[in-house]
Amino acid sequence: MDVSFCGGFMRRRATAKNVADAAGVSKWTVIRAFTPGASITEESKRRVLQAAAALNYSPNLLARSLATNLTHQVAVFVDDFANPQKLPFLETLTDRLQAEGLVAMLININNHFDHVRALLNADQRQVDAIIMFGTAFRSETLNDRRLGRSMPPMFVLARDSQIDGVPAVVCDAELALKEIVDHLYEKGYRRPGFMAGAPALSTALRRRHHFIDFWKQKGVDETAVISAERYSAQAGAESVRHYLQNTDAKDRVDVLMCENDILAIGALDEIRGQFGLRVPQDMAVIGFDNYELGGASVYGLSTYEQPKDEMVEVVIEMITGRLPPETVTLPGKLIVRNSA
Amino acid sequence: MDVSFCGGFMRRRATAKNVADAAGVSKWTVIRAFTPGASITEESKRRVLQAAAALNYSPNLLARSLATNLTHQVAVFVDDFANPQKLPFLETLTDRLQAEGLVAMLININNHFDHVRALLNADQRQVDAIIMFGTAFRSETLNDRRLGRSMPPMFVLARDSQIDGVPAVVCDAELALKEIVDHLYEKGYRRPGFMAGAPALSTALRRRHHFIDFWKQKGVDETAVISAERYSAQAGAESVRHYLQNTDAKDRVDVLMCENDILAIGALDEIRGQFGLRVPQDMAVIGFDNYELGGASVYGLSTYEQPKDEMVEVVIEMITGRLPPETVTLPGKLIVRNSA
DNA sequence: TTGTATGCGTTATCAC
DNA sequence: GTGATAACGCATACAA
Repeated sequence: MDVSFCGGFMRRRATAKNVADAAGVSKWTVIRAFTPGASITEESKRRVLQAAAALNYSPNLLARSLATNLTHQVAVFVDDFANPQKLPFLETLTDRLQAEGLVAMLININNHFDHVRALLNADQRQVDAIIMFGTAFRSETLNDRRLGRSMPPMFVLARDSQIDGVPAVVCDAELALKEIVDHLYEKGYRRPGFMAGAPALSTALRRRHHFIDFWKQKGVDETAVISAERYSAQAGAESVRHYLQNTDAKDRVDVLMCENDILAIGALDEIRGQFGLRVPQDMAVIGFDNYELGGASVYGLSTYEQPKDEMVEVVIEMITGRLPPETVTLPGKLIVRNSA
Repeated sequence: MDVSFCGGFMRRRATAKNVADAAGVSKWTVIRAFTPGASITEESKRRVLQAAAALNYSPNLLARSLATNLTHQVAVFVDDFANPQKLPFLETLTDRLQAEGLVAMLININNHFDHVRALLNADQRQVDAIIMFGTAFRSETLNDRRLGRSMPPMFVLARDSQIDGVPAVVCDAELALKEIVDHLYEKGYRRPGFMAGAPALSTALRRRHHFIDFWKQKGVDETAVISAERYSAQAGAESVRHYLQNTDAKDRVDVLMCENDILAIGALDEIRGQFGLRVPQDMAVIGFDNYELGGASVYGLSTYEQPKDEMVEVVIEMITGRLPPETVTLPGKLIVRNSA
């Protein structure tokens, strides 16, 4: 046996061959002892397991992957770490993946590591699937000549997919915005505003579109659109500050819908703290995501909650093949507090 | 060549053998074309690369790992997804890992998947290293009989390591608490309180210990300790509510140090919003972590910033072997705003 | 510089 | 039920 010592401990892991020698059987019998449902006598299995325990043997998953063409690894692409809402999603996602014997390779999509490089890398590492978690990517990306024709199955989570054959699992934006606008209308607001983050994102555009559209259906034709630089509290604050400084009080919106809670919290903070306005009396605010802090009493932020657990569940079911890979839209829940 | 069709596209990836056949060389020449610094003629390399591009060939990293005993995968253990501070750390960590050609396997440590299972799994997957990111684990864990004697190198990030041979990279707690106490003393506070989260964690204990200790050095012998159930704004709020309800105004602390910003934000919210007290006049508050929202104007939370980038850098250097695997303690930075 | 043989630790398939 | 042979795709060592 090839043994090198390092710090007094064996460095190499024991292999099936080692266990076989120790148990006095062939290595295939060892494999069988570790294969559920394989045909092997109780006696053999017992001896193998005992020898395995003594040698601290466990199958090398790398070698197994090479032989089976299955790595049980799923790449998870993330490109926006500013939104704290990513964290509970990641928690649920990793937990559910692990329950299925899968593991998440967390891949940071940024300027140094774009979608094409990430796809190439994930493909080279033979992942079983790729989850684009909240990251938008364009169809051109898939047509990049560096990419092979046989990418692993891809899924978009918490964002729309414009790509044919790449299913998405999303919160129903139309239903969400309908519920939000219905609620705001009922509360008596008539001069709506919308704070948008990244303008290029389909999900963002969709929310904005539905927001404006449902107000039109109520006979309110004009919706102010305010844009923020990024998805952060700072950006939300700056954005609303600019708006308030440049808009006469009589012309201002009476309710501001922010694309997510982080923007909303920044905006709320600025509206009350810096401009001394009352929320919701002078200007109401509503967000999206139900980020924990929004529920804190200083904020009391009204918002809309995405069905996180169900969304993750559906992606898992698709990855494991228990559900067909088709776009699924799930209903969320309006959370009414006192900001709107 | 073994080709199966699926949706009109080839399903199997091209192998070195395929490229070799196409280029009219042996597969070892193909390998050489993809091995930096290998001895190969320009002409051969050109032909191989051309054939490889035509076939969309790229080396199978799985097979490479099996042969080299290096997966370029690093397991990252996380057990607390409630602290949003994890996100910027994960962002930096994944970015730096990727820059080194490594990738992070994000592993969720929870009731269903404890440290032993996670270690076993990471080992079976042949990861090159394991980073315990903010997760405490006891030395008994390493002695679990299910674990082999040849675990991958382990590192603890952003938390103390009590384990011999497992280096930690941490923010200098002693220096941090000294700076904090010095600042608070200078501001005139004399009745300190400390809000603690999980009581079992060494990092937590250390912060508390130093806080109490430095006050003693200033001649302030009594530090009230308030404990929160979890690390969340809710828990921080509940904890301080309980304290305020059960403590006469004259007996209350004049400054409350919270173990992290999330607790501090919850506490701040409760102190001002529900009890109508002024911060910092009636009660000052200081946190730890410099979470973005703490800097928002409603909070103006004074806090202490961990040297995130440097900490991650040091872990990376240790993993890549450029730095010896020894515990490193780095200085952070006091951020003074107006809450204390 | 290039080709050959062998090994990495499994799994799949076939004889016994 | 068990052992043997081939294969997974690449890397290393050696020979030509």
